[in-house]
Order: sequence, then C-alpha cells, then structure tokens
Amino acid sequence: MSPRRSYDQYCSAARALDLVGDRWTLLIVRELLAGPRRYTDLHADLPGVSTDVLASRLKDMERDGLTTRRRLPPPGAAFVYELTLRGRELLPVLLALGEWGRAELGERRPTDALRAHWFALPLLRELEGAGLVEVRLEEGDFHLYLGAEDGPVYGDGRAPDEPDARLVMDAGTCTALAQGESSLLEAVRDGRVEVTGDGAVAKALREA
Amino acid sequence: MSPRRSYDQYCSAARALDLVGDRWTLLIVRELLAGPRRYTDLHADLPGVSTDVLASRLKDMERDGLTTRRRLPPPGAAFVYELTLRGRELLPVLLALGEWGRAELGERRPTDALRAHWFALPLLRELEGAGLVEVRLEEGDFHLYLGAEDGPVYGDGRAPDEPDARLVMDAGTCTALAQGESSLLEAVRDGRVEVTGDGAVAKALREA
DNA sequence: CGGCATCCGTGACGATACTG
DNA sequence: CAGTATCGTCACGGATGCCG
Repeated sequence: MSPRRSYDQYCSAARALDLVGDRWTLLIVRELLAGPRRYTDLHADLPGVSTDVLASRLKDMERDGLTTRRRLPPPGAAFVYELTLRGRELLPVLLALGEWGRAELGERRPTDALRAHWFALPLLRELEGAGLVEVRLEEGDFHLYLGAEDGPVYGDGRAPDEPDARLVMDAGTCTALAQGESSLLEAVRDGRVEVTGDGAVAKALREA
Repeated sequence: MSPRRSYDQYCSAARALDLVGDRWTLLIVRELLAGPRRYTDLHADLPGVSTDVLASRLKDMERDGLTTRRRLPPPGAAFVYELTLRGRELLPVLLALGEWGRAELGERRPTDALRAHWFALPLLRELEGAGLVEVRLEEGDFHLYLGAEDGPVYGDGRAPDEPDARLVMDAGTCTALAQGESSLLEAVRDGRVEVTGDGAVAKALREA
C-alpha cells in the first residue's frame, strides 16, 4: 500500500500519472485487458515484477477503482482480478503508448519475454469492429473482441466461440505487424497471413 | 544517468514505458511541448522535482533521442532543451492520459500547483486545425499552434503574432473545460468565453 | 545567477524465503 | 495458490556547494 506520492499539479495528465504512473501499473492493466486473471497468472506473465510489488499495485488499483477482486465459483475457488469500466477506459492510453513504442521495438532481444496476447494491442486498431477474431501464432493463440461495449478486449488461447475470422501467421510476419513495418492488409495480400472464417472481416480481408 | 532498467518485454507498450515510464519524464515532455525551455524554467514549472533527477532525466531523454540541447544566441547565451520530432510524437500519449485523467481532476486542491499552459492540452482537441489561438486566463496567458507540422504545440504567454482567435475566460470556466464538464462550444454559447479575432475559428465559435 | 554535482535520509524496488 | 516477511540496493526528494 503506497502512501500516494502525488505530483500535486492541477493537470489531468499529471492526475492520470498519479494513478497509473507507478512502475508496472500500466502493464498490469495490459494483462487485465485480457479478462479476469489470477494472481499467479499475472505474476507469470509479468516477468521481473516481485510478489510484493504486484500485491501492492493490485491493492492500489482496487482502492483507486481500476480493478475489482472477485472469488471464482466453487470448483477452483480462487481470486481473480478484473478491470472495472474505469480501468478498461485506459485502453486508449495503452494504444497510444504502443503506437509510439513501435519504433523502439526492433528485433526481439534474447532477454525479451514474450506472450502471444501482447500482439493483441497492435492488431486492435487494424480490425476495428470485426467482432470475434482468433489469432494463431507459433508462440501461442489469442483472440480479440472487437466492438464489445464491455468485458475483456482480448483473451489468451483460442476463441471461446466460433470466431468471425481466424488468422494464422508465422513469427516473422507477426513481429513485422507489431513493428508497423507492414499493415495487416499488406500481409494478407502477400500471403503471409492465412485467413479463414465466415465473418464479414474474414471475407473483406480475403478479397483485398 | 540511469542504468536503463528495462521491462525486457517484446511489447511496444512496454518498450515505450522503458523510455518514458520513469517518474517525471512525461511531465517534462508536457513542458517541452510548449517549446524550448531552460533548465531553470523547467525546474520552476515542475514543482517537486529535485535538481539531480531533472538533470538525469534530461540526459536520458537526450540520449534516447527525445530532446536536444542547444545553446541560445549570444545575448543571454543559455542552454535550452527542446523536443525532437520523435519527442513531439508523444503528444497523443499525453492527450490520452489527459483525457482519462479528467475524471480524476475534480476541484483544485490547496496543494495543487498550476500553470496557465497546462490548460493547453484539454483545449487542443477542441480546436483542431484552428491555427494560432491565444488564451487569456486569470492565472496567465498561453497560446496554441493548431495544425502546425513541427515546432511547439503551445507556448507560454501571449501569441507571438496576431492570433486567429483570442479566448478570454475566468478561472471557473477554464476548470470546467479542463474537467470536461462542458465543451468549449457550450461555454462560448453561454457567454462564459469571450471570443475575438478574425480567423475562421473565431467566427465559427461566435456563430455557434 | 543559471546549471548542474554531491551528499544524505527515506522510501520504493527486486529477489528470495516462508506461511496459511 | 496467494500472498506476507525480510533484506539489500537503488531511486527519489531536499539541501547545499561549486563553478562558469
């Protein structure tokens, strides 16, 4: 629990940084945009964060209305952390940061951790309103909920229902997309992304 | 000089936070969006930052290509710090943070510092493409460059040239705008903002 | 006087160990 | 599984000193 070290500036950006400017906080938000996660899962997908800092951040975020802590129903009764609506509204902040950070991404360094759903953020803006999209990579699968009013923005693993589109690509194509070196449309056109599914987006992508 | 504490994640948002996630960095960017500033001016407009941290951040930012250090011409030959193009590209990040932080702004606390040009950020999106706009508040004046390809995004004090529009408002109206409680258009319509000038925006605002 | 560098006390951070 | 406890280290904030 931090004693709230505020910038004490009457500026909305400074106020935002008072709440989400601490180390790890925005990356926790990025993880929780994938839906409810348990403490251990968060810790596993945030390599480098110490257990006490993660616990402290989750308490701060709950106190500040960004997350809620909920007990899962009996079989497997664990606690999960979940973004509130207010927390999910941080998506534009992460999108802006991710857009800016593309130029710094470069090639993957040997020390860089990687999770499949981290590729969700750069794809979000290219698939606006596409419904449910499943993406299969060598590193794993994830899915995107596009146009959803509430609930998670993306999720780990395969889509829970039949997706409107399914994208299969190799690691190189995926990193090129993440770096902004090529657009999704270009990658599809070059045959580097295999598109299946019956949704409108799947058809639009195949026709392009 | 920091030994670069990276998140080591192959994610563009994490990469961005590697560069601008340290305390004070994004607020220094906010200050430099107002154009070249001297060390002492930065220190004065960032109450709470210690001298060594400010010097260290400026070095890091220069090394990372966000800022440049330049010597002013002879009369008053001081060093000024200035954003590079890459640094100015952080504007969308600050806009997203500012938009999200509006809900946390509330009334001004007794401990809150305030500078007139901090009100520039919330006004930027409401005056898109408006040219040169001067704003006069009780706390001081500032001006906005809207639609400029490069150069500062806003500046302290009155506009250097005849502005396309000049806005005069009281403190309450300005804080209401900053909080998003009312739009600029509404405030003009309610007679809480006095609009003068011959530019297209000035006329459009007056007619609304 | 502007632009830092140094020193120092406090607190945040990261790693590991441990517990209900 | 979900954290708490402990500890060494480093970053931060404040004050002061130095040097052009």
